[in-house]
Amino acid sequence: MRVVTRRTGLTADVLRAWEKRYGAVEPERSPGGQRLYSDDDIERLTLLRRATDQGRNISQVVGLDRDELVALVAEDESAQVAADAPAASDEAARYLESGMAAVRGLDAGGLESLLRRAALDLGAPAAVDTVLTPLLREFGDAWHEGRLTPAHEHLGSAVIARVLAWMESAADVSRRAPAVVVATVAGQHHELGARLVAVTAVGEGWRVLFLGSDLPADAIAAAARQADARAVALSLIYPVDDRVLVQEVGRLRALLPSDVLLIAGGPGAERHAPELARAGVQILPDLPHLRVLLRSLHPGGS
Amino acid sequence: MRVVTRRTGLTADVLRAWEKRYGAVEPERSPGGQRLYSDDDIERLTLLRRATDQGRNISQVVGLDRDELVALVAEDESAQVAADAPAASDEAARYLESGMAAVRGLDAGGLESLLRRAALDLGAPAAVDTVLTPLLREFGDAWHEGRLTPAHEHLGSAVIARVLAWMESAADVSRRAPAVVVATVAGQHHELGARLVAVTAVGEGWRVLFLGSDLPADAIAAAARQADARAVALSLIYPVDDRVLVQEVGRLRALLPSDVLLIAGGPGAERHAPELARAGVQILPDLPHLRVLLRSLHPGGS
DNA sequence: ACAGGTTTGTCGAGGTATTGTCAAGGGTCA
DNA sequence: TGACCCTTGACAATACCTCGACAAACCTGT
Repeated sequence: MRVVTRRTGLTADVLRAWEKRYGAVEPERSPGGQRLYSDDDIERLTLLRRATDQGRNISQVVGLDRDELVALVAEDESAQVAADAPAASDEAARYLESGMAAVRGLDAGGLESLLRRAALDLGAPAAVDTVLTPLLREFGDAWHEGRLTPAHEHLGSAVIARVLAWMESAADVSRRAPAVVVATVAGQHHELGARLVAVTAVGEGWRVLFLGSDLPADAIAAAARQADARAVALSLIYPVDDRVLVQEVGRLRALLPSDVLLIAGGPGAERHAPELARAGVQILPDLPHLRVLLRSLHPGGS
Repeated sequence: MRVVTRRTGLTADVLRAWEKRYGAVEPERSPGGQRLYSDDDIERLTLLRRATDQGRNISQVVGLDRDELVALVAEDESAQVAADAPAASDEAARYLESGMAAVRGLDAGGLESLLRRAALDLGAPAAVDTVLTPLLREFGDAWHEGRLTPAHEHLGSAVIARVLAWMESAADVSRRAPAVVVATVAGQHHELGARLVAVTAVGEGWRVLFLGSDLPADAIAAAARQADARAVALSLIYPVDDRVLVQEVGRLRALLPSDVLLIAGGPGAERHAPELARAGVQILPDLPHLRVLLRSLHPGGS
C-alpha cells in the first residue's frame, strides 16, 4: 500500500523485506493478495523506523513488542536530545532574575537590551531554552498568581516577541535551504510559541515561512506546497475546542503531500497526543527535541 | 554498534582498541559476533571519554571503577570551567570552513549572514574566540602564502569588522555600567583587534568607548577621565617604531589616574612585555584572559 | 637538544553479516 | 488498459569484524 510507505517513510521493498525476513508485521490481505495494513501495523512500523534511524539494527529490535519499542525509542531519542540540550547555567539564572526585575519596573528598553545581550552571550539555542522560555512561563505564572498585573505581563511578552523577531532576522538563510512552514491556530500567546519555533528552525539553518495565526488548514497546505516545504510545524496552546482542534489538524494532514512532515508541539498537542499521533502527526515535547528532529532532516544546518 | 558511537562520542576504532588493549568494557556478542553493549557499558565509556577529554590518559584511568571515575571527572571538569575559555567545537570548525569558502567566492553577503548566525548559535564569546579570531588569522596566513589575493583578504576583514560592529551594537548597555576605553595606535588591522576587544567588553556588560586609531596619549587620557572609565585597553599590533610605542604607552600610564587600569594586548604588547609591565601596564595574551580580568573588575556583568 | 621508547588514535586489507534495492514475470484493481 | 502490487531470487551497499601497521604526541635518559 502506497499510503503506508508515505506514512512510515519506508520504501515498499523494505516493508516487504521486513515482513518476509523478520515477520515485523503480518498485514491482512485483500482477496487478491494485496496487503492491507491496520493502524496498529503503521504505528509499529513507524516505531521500528525510528529505532533504526537511531542506529539500532532491525534484527535486534524487531522482536520487541509495542511498549518496549516505545520505551526504547523514547530513550534513544531523548539521549540524543540530552547530548546537545543546552544546560541551565547560573548565567541564565542571573538573566532571568534581571529580566523579572526589568519587567516589574516596566523597563521595556532595559529588558530588550538585556535579552539581546543574553542571546549573544549564551547563543541562541541556550538563550531560548534557558532564558526566554522560562521567562515567558514565569510571566504567565506571576500574572495568574497576581504577582504581576496584566500590563506587566503584556509588556514582557511584547519585548520577548521583539527579541525573537530580531534573532530571526539577524541570520537570514540561503534561498536553497529546506523550508518549514510555522503556523498557529489563534490567539496572541500562540504566536509567541510559534515565534520560538521559528527562531529554533532558523538557528538550524532552515528557511522559515512564518504564517500568522488563525489560518484554515487549506491556506497552510497551499503555502507549504508553494514553498516546497519539507515540514509544517504547529504550535498548539489553547485547546479552544478539542473537537475542532483535532479535526482541523487531521484535515491539514490530509491536505499536505504525504512526504511533508507535520509537527505539533505545546500543551494542546500533548493533550491529544494519541489521536494526533495516530493521524500521522509528529508530537514533540519541547524545543530541544525539535532541534534534533530538524537536524536529522537537514544535517547541513550549520 | 552505531548507537554506542553516537552516545559516547567515541569512534568505533577507539572502542575496539580500548576493549582489546585494556579490556575497558567487555560487551556481550550477538550470534553473528557483533558487540552488544549494556547501559552500564555506555556509562562507563562515556566517563572514560570525559576523563580522556580532560587530558588524562587511558591507561591510567581505565583501571578505576565507576565511582572513582565519577569523582575524577567531576574534579577535572570543574577545574576546566574555572578556566572558562570556550573550547573549539566541531560546529566552529564547520563555520570556519564555510567562511573560508565564502571568502574564496567573494560572497560578502553570505559570509556576513554566516558569521551572524555563528554568533547567535555559539554565543558571542565562543564565536569570537573560535570563529572570528581564527578566521582573521587564516585570512592573514592565506594572504601571505598567496592562497588568497589581497582583495579576498580585505573583503573578509571588512565583513568581520561589520559583524563585530553588529555584535557590539546589538546589546547596548546600561548607562550605569563601568566604562572601558578601547583604543589603538594606527592602521587598519589594528582597528579589527580593537573591535574584538570592544565586543568582548560589551559581552561582559561594560560600557565601551571605542576611540579610533592614531590618538595621542593626552586625548585618550582625557576621554578616560571624562567618561570616568575604570580601564583603558590598547591593541598593539605593528610596533611601528619600538621606542616610540613604549614611550607613548608609558606617557599614557602617567597621565591616567592611578586607579584606572591600563591593559595592553597583541603582538606589540608581547614583544615589549617586560618594559610595559614594569611601567604598570597589564599585559594580556588573549581575549579569554581579558574576559576573566574584566569579570574580576565587574562581576555583575551578566 | 636529541635519539630511543611508550602510548594512543587511526587506517588499510581482507573477510563475514546484515540489510536495502532491483529485475523479471505475473496478478489485481478501477 | 494502465497503474499498482505481488513473489522470488539475486545483487550491492553498508556495517562490523580482526589483525597488523603506522604516525603523531609524549615521555624519557643521555
